[in-house]
Amino acid sequence: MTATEAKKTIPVPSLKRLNIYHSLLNQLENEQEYISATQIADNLNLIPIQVRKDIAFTGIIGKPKLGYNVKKLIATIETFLGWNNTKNAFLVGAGDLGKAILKYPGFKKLGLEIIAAFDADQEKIGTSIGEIQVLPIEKIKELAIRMKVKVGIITVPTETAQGIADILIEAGIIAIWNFAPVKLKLPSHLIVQNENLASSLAVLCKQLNTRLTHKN
Amino acid sequence: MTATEAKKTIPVPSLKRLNIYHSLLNQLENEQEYISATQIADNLNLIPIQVRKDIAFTGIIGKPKLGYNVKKLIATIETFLGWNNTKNAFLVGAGDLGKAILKYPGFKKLGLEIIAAFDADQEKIGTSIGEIQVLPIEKIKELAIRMKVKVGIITVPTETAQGIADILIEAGIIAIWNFAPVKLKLPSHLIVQNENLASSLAVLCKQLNTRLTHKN
DNA sequence: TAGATTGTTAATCGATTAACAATC
DNA sequence: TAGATTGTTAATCGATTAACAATC
Repeated sequence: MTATEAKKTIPVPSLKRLNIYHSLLNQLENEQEYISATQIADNLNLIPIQVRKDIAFTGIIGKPKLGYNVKKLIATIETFLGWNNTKNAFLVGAGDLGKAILKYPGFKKLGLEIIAAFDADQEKIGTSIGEIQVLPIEKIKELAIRMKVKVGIITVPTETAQGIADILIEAGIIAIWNFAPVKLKLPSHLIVQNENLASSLAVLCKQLNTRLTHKN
Repeated sequence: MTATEAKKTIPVPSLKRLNIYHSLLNQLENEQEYISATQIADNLNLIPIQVRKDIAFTGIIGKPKLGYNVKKLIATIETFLGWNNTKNAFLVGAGDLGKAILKYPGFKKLGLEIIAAFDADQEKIGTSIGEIQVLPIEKIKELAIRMKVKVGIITVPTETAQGIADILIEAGIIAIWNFAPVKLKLPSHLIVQNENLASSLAVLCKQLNTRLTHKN
């Protein structure tokens, strides 16, 4: 790569794999000092070359014959993915899915700290989930601006998702993690990650159906 | 495509989009008789040609100038994705995430009927979530075989996921929808769909970080 | 040193996008 | 008919995989 050439942006699949390598490395951290791309690949049913390519994006330099220093690789991935730089998030929709996300301990390590939850249901408002309070929707804007929150997680029913997205945008949020199975209409500068479980299930069902119907 | 040429299998992204088209069509079903690829694309921020290509995989024949008959397209997608052919499923892990999935009303329409839930926690065993009973893990094998269950949903903590997968395989399950952030070791004939929320979050965080750090 | 492993450039593969004839 | 839209073949783009020199 020359100085004039723009650094190629990492493909999304590579980002996802880097996260997977990270969890594997955490398990192995105390067992070995170095790890090779081949070892990582064997563990995850991937091919070494793909692992090497992915890791190359982080900029770490490996040692021929040895591989990568495990602790250093962990730290490099964390920096590369931006996990040091904690970002505050609001979660909207304190139903079962919202609760599951709030209680999941792993996200804090990934640089995301959910600092408040919101719901429209009067019965839920005022309760706590773990250490997080459930507040009324009306407070989103004021609090998001005051606390400089940049990430919103949408776990409300499909019908209300767009309305909530609009509120979050007004409140200055720039990234949305959306669990409602709708394509949100958002200004182009917004960052969105859609989690459409129905779509994933569709893939599973189709594959299963193909298996059951056709030869095999 | 000639008779000797194998029918190309549909790409996974196309499958996911077909599911998205399906939800859009459901909303429009009573408003219009025909819909064009252009209209679908406009609604979903896609391009018409991609919509046409995806729809072509289902085998439906559209009418030039008019587009596709909405009701017929809905039915065609459902048949193509195998939603008519209901498959029984077991869910293992009745925590918040498991509950969220059990209560989600949409999956039945997608050809998946969760008929029982299992958990290791004595306190949960015997309770009901919606209309579904929570049973002890030990019953999985016997019941799966008796009820010819083919799909297993794993919503247990990461550490126990592989063990549960092993039990499900022994019980004759052939498709696993896995929400634990681990790569399960499975025989090659198993169909798996991994739902790794941490990986998705990693993508979101990286994009946000890039936005915040660099120009823009 | 010999050999394993990295890093990088090139080839392949598959999905997306473009082009255009066929059709109502 | 004229024009919009489908269906299909070709071109492009980007991710994956292969090849191989550089390195410890």
